[in-house]
Amino acid sequence: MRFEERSVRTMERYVDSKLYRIRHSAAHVMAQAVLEKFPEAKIAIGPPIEDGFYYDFDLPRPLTEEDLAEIEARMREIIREGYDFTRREVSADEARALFADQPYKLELIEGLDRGGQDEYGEKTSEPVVISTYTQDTFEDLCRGPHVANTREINPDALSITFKAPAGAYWRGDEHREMLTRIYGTAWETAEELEEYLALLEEAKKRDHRVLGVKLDLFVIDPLVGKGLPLWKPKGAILRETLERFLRQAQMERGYQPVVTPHIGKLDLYRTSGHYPYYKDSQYSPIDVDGEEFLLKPMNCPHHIMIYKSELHSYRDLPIRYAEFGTVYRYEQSGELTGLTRVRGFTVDDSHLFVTPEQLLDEFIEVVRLTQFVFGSMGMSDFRVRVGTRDPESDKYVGDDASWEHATASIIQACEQLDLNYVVEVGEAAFYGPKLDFIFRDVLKREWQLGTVQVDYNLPERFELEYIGEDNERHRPVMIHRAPFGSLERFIGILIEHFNGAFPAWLAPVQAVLIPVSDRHLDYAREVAQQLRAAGMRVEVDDSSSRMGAKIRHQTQMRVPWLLIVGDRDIEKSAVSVRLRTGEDLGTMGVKEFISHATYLIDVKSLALD
RNA sequence: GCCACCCUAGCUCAAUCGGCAGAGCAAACGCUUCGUAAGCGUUAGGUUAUGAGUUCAACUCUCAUGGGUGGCUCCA
Repeated sequence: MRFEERSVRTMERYVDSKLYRIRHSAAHVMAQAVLEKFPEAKIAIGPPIEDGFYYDFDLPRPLTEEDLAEIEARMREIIREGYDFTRREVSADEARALFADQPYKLELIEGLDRGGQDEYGEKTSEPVVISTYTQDTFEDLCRGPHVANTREINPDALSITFKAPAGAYWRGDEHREMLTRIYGTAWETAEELEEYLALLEEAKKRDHRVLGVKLDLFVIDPLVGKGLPLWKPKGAILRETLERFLRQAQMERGYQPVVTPHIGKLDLYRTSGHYPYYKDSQYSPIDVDGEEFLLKPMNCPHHIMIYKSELHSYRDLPIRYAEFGTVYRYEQSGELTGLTRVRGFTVDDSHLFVTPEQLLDEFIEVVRLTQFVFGSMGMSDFRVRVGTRDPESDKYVGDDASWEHATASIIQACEQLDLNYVVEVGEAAFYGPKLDFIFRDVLKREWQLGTVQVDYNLPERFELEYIGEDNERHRPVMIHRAPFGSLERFIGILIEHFNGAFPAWLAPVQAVLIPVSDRHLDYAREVAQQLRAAGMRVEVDDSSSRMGAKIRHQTQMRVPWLLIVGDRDIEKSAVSVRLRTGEDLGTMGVKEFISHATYLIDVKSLALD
């Protein structure tokens, strides 16, 4: 079952669940405690969320840890005192009077009263009843639902100190006030809370930024620049292995490699529309002999110029140009994170030029390739999103008809592929709608990896053509696609997905030879040479530590196969095989091990035995 | 970019109230030569992120800059 299906189902149950009411009620109790401590505070909204709840406040000063502890203690008191939650419906005017000194609530009331907006500022078609919930001295504008009494919240299964207070814009708008968001988590039992906190701790250890350093995969050095990762040898091998894998898959599917430079004239991007539509995410132009150049933010214009360099017949199509193209985008400093959000990254890019008749089939093939890529890694925890244009925004190029066409094709393909997709307005690329594969990292943040986009607009802007069967000129349609999305982000997610324990075909070091004592080193080196000759990535641990320490170290480095060699093994031209899981496969002849290991590598097995 | 917090040896972290900067791991060297998750010893390693300021005295207090973390906004 896909992540998507699971989450939709659990979300449906969630709003009706007791846990949801507990968390919603805990948010109200928190607001009461905060208002008691800061009577001048302004309150915004406080909904339940996955794993907890939050409430946004406009506070007179920043919060300290002591403040949070105090608020949390007061919450427990309120809970134990046992107040009923009582609901009442009020008219808009009554509500305005009740919340006269709460500007954010007044704004919400306006939305409710005017209609078309619910409590959270979301659009709604339902007529809205204004209601409030009261516990003890605190009355909040709220549609509920809540528990009947504060005693239903377990004071020992509650925490608001587990996460630092955070900034959040009022109504998610960066031009509005910056509020202070306090996150809380609440469960039915203390055990569940403990389990949850333990899980968070575990997740931190899986963080690709932590593992990336530990496993020597990459570094990010401020002197080079933030958001500009440097790949160390082991990370580079992982990267190259992934590239080789996809190149092979693409070759089998009729893709052709192309190679293009990292900069291009500003006029190229004026033609494509990247400039000005994509201007905010680009670096300033570079002056070269009086002409302006841009670091490329996308590969499409370069690939388009290759298409345009000759006249194409319908017989040539589909044309599929592929390149691991490195692009540079300006990202605001606060949103850079490890490998998942960087300023220079490599897209496993391809642009397909197809006839309108070929579009659907090609699109489906591309989605299948993407599914194949994820399947090869055992990655199934993703959701599929159709990103469409926001008709009210002006950051898109092209006319309505081509957008409708493109969107319809994507939906049709999804239906035909029986994909469990969700349509999200405003998530399109500036030149066309897209189908995205979205994963979550260990901290549950969502990241778009694979993407497939349909584009009628760039062919128009560049006046692309092919000669049809009728000997007339026709306009091709473009598909932009990247199964990985970007190597950087993909590897970041991959590290967390495998907790650093990559399947053998991806592991930077596939086997390490561990001599029982130094006098077995020569044999170890000899065996290592044989494994290398068979195409394996092998190291010999000739450090000065003892065997036990080497086993421990190499296990922590997640090397798939530890090959221990001593007198007994030399005698039989063998190795003693131990897996990084701790499992002992016993003694195997060197040749036997090679055929065993290379087989598992060849078939890209996820298992080691 | 915005709000908050953080920055001490390569890594993880100590250092009472403002009073001589310390440990483990890693590294180098030496001893040990060992059969499935840490053998022993020695040495080296620091302008406490950077720059100003307050003070008799700053890792500690203030300000600025850089970098990081958690959110928000924005995105592959």
